[in-house]
Amino acid sequence: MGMETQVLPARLPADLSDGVFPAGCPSRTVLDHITSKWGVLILLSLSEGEQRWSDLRRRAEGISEKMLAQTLKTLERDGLVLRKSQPVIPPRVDYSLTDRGYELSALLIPLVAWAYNNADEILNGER
Amino acid sequence: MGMETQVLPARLPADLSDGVFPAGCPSRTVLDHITSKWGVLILLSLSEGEQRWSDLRRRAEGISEKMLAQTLKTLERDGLVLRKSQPVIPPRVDYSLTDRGYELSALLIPLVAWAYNNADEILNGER
DNA sequence: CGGTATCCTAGGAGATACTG
DNA sequence: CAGTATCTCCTAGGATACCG
Repeated sequence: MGMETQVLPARLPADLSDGVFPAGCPSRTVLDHITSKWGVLILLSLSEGEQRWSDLRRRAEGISEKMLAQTLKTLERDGLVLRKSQPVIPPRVDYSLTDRGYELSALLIPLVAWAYNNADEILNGER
Repeated sequence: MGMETQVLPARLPADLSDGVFPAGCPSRTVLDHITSKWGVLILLSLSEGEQRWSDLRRRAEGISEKMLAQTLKTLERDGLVLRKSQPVIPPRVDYSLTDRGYELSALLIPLVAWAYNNADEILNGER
């Protein structure tokens, strides 16, 4: 895990290839979670390793406490993020990716890298 | 293009690896476009080939006309979708992906496939 | 430090009606 | 067929204050 590369499918699953996917499809919900504005940034940030609340707040620049809490809860419920709380004073809580979270982040990284590399051309209309 | 697979980076660009990315970063805007609820579905649908307005309306089940128009305009402005309008009656307009759009859809497909394959486990909390 | 609770509002998004 | 135009509703999300 880490430096190696991945081989990925270039087509959709067969059952999706005709109608994209239906309105009530559970994958829509999941897709909404993992492509949410802050969800992507949190997952990406955690792909670099375990981090604390305040780390995440700083790294996902611009996020509010409310959105950080909400996003982390959703990702935790989805089994993508692991929360480890230590009963010390001052409190210490560490967040990290689960195995499933790592799997996902590996798919997100190329996407974010692409957005990063193409952002200027896209927004400035360069060819 | 089509059936072959892709090799993708497993890490972020070096300049992103410390702080995710800054609040005003253009890539945030691009990321918002391409990970938008309907944007993903439209790009995915068009990855199957050229389609008309009414095709897209049907395939991205649940989308309103307003959102379809808005999403298509954004994607067109971003140089991801090509709009070909024929001055006939009744009007005929075909939408397709640009090269850049195809590039992007190739990154989106694994993500959507993953969401599809993991949706039930994620939402029902199965291990 | 690591969060809740509360209030508030811009704009995301649906429904309906109309048009070249 | 392929869209606009309006109206309205609603919630994602920011600001602020407070708590164990």
